[in-house]
Amino acid sequence: MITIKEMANIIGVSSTTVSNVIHGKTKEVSKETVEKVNELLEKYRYVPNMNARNLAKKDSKIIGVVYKYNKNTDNNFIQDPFASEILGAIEVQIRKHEYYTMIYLSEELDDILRFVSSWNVDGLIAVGFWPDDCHIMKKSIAKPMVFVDSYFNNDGLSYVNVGLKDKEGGYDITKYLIQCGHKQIAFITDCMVSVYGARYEGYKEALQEAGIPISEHNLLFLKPNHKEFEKSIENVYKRHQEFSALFCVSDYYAVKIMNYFIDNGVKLPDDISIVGFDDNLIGQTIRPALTTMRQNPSQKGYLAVEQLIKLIHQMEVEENNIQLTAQLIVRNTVKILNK
Amino acid sequence: MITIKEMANIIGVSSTTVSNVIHGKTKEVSKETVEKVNELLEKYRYVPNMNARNLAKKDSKIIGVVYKYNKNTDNNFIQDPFASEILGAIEVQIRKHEYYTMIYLSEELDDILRFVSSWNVDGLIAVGFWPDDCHIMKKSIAKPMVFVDSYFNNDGLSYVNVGLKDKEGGYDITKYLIQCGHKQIAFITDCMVSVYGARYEGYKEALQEAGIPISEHNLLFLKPNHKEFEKSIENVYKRHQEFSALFCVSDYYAVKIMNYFIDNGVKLPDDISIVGFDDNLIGQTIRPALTTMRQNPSQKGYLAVEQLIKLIHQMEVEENNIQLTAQLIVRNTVKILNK
DNA sequence: ATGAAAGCGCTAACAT
DNA sequence: ATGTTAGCGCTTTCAT
Repeated sequence: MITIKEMANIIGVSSTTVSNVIHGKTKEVSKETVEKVNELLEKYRYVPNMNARNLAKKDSKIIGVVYKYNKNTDNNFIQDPFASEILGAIEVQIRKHEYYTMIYLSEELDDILRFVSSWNVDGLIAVGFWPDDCHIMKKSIAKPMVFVDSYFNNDGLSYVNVGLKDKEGGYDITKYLIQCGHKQIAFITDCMVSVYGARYEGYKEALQEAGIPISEHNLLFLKPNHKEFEKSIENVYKRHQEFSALFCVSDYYAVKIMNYFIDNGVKLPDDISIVGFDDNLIGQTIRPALTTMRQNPSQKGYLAVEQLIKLIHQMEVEENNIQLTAQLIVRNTVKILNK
Repeated sequence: MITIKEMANIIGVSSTTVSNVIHGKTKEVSKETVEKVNELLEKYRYVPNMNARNLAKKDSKIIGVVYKYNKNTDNNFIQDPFASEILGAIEVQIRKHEYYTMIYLSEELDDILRFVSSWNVDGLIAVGFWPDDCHIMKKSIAKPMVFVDSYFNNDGLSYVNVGLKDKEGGYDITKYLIQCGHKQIAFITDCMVSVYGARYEGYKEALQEAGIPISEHNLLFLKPNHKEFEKSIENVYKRHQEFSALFCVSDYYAVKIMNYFIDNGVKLPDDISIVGFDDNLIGQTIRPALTTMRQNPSQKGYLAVEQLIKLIHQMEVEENNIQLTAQLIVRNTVKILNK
């Protein structure tokens, strides 16, 4: 790796001059010098040393993509198809803006804070953080930062977020079930925070509107950590006759349950209806094809980066909290009871 | 962000001393000083500036994960479930060794080379590179480097790779089909290079061994770029009566074809048998469940990092080319013809 | 047990 | 049009 200084010596010119032509500040440099420098640049395949550059400047060209996981409930974040679609879109877009992508996951918020200052990242995309952690992040990091799929405490801080109208989505699909004649609708989730909590709010609103009583008894929890997961699915199976429809908080869960049901002789959707949320590939692929709410994770990733770049360039962000709309996709897992 | 120098000034001690206690070189430092420094470290939540550190040292603590994609055939690399499982495992393992993960994708090999020297990464994990590019990488980058799922030219260079016994896998599943009485077996792929080429070799070997003639006519190509993809699937459908079984080079393709078939009234496996390769979630989920070769992408990622760390630490790598074994998973998409 | 000082490669303000 | 210089924060050699 050749350095600016070395090249300067070769031509017999100062490093400032070389630096200037590298950066196209070529108005005040003679044509000859420019050519000479460009030759060397080619010949020695000059590449800037980012560490040196970053030390000298106050930015870094690094965008950190961070995720705080929970050992007990999360599998590997990146391996989750939904997350990886977001991440893939984020990477593409970061690259398009000529930044570099550093991903950093940790169980500890402190690690994440340290990561950010240690590398002096230019901006941060934080995926799936819960309200309290968002608060701490915002308070302790004075950097451009956009959240994906977060909900926030009402603390007066101005968060930038890209998410989904989760409540509306939960409402829409529940209403659809109700319109199909369903009344005993279970809500199946693994937690009630953030995104999932919002979907539950929508679920409740639709029931209420239809005059259907809301009962915590219809709330079934899945245990995503490996050992108990099968058991919690089995539990849904055991209780399934109490319901005419199941609202699963994600396609992933819906499909897991469908398979368990199918393998145990339950007929879908004749014996029971089931809907998911997300519209992932598996739900499209499985038969009967899953009725669900479609969202577009790639767009989330795309928009997150676009918002972040605006923040980095100190531009106005028109909408602090972008909430994409989910779309009902009717396929074949809901039985129409009232025709 | 407080600096070493600032802390040194506060205590009235040199920055060397502060640096020493930060790095635990505390044998030659008085207890008092150690305590004072540790206090400040705590108080000001000192975090090292990685850019400065990296400039001063010759390493960087960055591991680059690179992928050279092809706009025409690849979708987003990270979004591919198979790739993202590898990537997820890589990230976990990099973190476990306290390195940082920078991902960098490009269509241009040159960009990747520049990326590597620009950031002075300590090591490289290169996923899915083709032989000629491996050669160039190896020639132009003098850094620890491990490949995932690569095959190499016989050029005398010593590559470190983590892959799969693809040929053996192709052989095993073809043999299984033959044992079930199949003779007209199509091989379905999108290209014949590297991994897929090796699987094809295994396919041919099994046919040959059984005295079944090998014909290029049984080789069907899928076009993964969006527009023509549907058409190429349709083509498989049109020709399916020529075959009693289809060997798809990936589960992804197998499932796509299954769905097309099912939606067009073809009975699986009664009308035609189909097998995949990989054993991904969709193949497990779809009904009938897909017969396939299982491989373990997480283990690939894990091993790739382990190998790389050994290289970085200049340790002996026992096995230059780790080839994991794929395992036949018999499920329900192959009809037994000879019972 | 502690410090001084040079240097990593680059940038940028200021001369000339 | 080109050069000088200080400095970014840290490491490391060599003194003391």
